[in-house]
Amino acid sequence: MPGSGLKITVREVARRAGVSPMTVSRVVNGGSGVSEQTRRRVEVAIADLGYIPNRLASNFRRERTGIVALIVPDLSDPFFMLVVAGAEEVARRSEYRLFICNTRSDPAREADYVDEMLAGRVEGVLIAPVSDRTRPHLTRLTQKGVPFVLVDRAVDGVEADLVQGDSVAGARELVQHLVKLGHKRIGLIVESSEVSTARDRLAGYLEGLLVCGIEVSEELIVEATANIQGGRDGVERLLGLPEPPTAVLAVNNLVAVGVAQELRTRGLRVPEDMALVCFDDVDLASQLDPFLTVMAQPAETFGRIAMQLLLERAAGDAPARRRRVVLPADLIVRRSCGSQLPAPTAVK
Amino acid sequence: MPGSGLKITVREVARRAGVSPMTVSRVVNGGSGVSEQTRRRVEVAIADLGYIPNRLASNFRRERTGIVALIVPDLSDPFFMLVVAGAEEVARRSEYRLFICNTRSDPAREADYVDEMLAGRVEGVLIAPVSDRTRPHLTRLTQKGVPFVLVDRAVDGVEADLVQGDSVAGARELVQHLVKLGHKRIGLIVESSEVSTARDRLAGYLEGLLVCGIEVSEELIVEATANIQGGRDGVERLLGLPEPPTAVLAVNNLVAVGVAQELRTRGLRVPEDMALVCFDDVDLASQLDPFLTVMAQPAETFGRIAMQLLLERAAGDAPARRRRVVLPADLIVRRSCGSQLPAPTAVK
DNA sequence: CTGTTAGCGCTTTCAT
DNA sequence: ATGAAAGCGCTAACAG
Repeated sequence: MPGSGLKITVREVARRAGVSPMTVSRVVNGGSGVSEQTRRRVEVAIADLGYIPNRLASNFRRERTGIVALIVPDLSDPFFMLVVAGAEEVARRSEYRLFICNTRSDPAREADYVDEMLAGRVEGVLIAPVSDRTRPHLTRLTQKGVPFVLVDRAVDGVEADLVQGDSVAGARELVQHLVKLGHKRIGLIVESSEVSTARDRLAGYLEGLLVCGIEVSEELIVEATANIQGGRDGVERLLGLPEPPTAVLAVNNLVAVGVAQELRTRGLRVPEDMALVCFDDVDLASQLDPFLTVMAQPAETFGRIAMQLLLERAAGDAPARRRRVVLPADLIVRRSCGSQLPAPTAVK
Repeated sequence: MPGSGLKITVREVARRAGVSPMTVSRVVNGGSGVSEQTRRRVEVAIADLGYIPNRLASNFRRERTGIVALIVPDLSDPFFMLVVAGAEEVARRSEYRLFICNTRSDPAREADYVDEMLAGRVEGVLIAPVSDRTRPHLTRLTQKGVPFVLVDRAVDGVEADLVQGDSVAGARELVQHLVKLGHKRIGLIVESSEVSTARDRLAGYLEGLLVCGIEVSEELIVEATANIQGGRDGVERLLGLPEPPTAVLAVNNLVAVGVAQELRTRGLRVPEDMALVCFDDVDLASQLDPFLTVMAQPAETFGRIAMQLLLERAAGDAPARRRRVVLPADLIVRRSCGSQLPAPTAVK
């Protein structure tokens, strides 16, 4: 019976197999450079003793953990969930383990996680940063020589590999789509301009209006947190306007959910009373009922590509200069934009 | 400027501060037993050098990682996502890091993860097992003396702390609710009876029918995988019956989404043509549009309590005998069950 | 193909 | 309150 909780080390195994600890180590790590016969003996000893190599010792000795960190602002957001899935798949294929860190959009928590990963000697960090305030944390990574790749969001003043969506084009297209449906007053709910996607989507929104020859109304652009509550707050402010918009572009899926919720609470219908579109799909919801018109980003691909770039860097075979991958987003037209409705009227 | 990538160890810091490595170690680990003055000197040295303690070495030496694993079958399932959130919160408060493992309901992957965690010397494992086939993996944990707690699902023949929902009562109530709405032919889509929740929900379903004086029709009970595809397959089989059900009870949220999808594809309406209820909410979807009638389980609480039990075990101050926590589920009536509709008619 | 030697960075233990 | 010595389990580096 295997050693129930007892500490079996290479030495025990070596003694039992009648070889040196080094040979045991070799067998454990692939077994190359060991004769078929010896290897078998060692393997038997390992099985007999129920030996499990102490990865703590191994990691320590080799200064290699085989762990990469994935830091995201919100794990409960289906978008980031997909990023995780993609990244995990690639990491796994390369025999890396993924340490997932959920910052909940809290810069302090993010800082903690970065420090923990630094202390834990992870071999690389894939990060969807909270905002530009993430910069100092990234600087620490650079100082310690830990490679990192940004995903979804850029950070002002940080030169690093980056995988992101084309937010400018995406927002522009959403606006154009709404205008085509007859909307002239289009509200935008964005998060803080400290977040690159918010900046880009605002830029795309403005571009879209410009292209369509519609004048910008400052009051239609409201800033809120990028979550459900933010959506509720944002649309509340828009509805409080003397002349509310007839359509809302939400900076992301969670905000859109909040908007829908608040409108429902007030007895307003989407899209009849207010059209609604956003970035990023809410996959389960959309599969249950294809309702939200969205600019869908290939989140899983974000994760896959970003992890690939990261592992290349970790392996040391990546070009010195930063790489930037911009993936196009796809407009998925469903009901919330009111595509099959007649021209909109103002919210009464 | 901090040592850019260079290796700073306790020794360097000690030299710079004019103390012994031991003192540095003491300062790093809470600083008790060190005079205020020396501590300050050491802290300055640490800051000057940009010293980051090598947790690899520390872990190795103390034989303590401060890491617990959380193994779940499906991270993209909102239910498990909430379990993760709850567990993470508690782990964090106790200064433990959480290593999240997504098995994707693949027993092989689950086995891999268990082995990895064993090798990585995690201090405990919180696991929502794939099925009864998980038993050998759990046995390995026991052999190595690694404490674990089961969450959401029991494993046949495994005695361990367990936090789960009251699936029997939940399913019974769902059936009773449907019967009250006039349904007599109620389909059940469950997963393999190797999963404890599936067994329990089937039992509850049968109990519900019994209580309501409705005879069981074997053909209304179909087995499918517990995901979206399973829902589609399951309802397809139910619709192929000579006399299809008028309502479906899905074993979980993902299955319900699949059912809804398949029905839509076929031009059937929920709840008019087919009522639909399930276990576990799909929070974002429900927030976007409160449609699905569900038996909601307090998933986050599952995670919190389970992690508490686990940390107690890891700390060694838990009773020898196993603890079993059963949390009640809540019926949330929304539209998919057809509560506000007249009595149902068979799907034509 | 196999073994020997040495030491990773930290902390436990025992002095002082 | 501080330090000296020793060693955790493993694996580079080098012999043989």
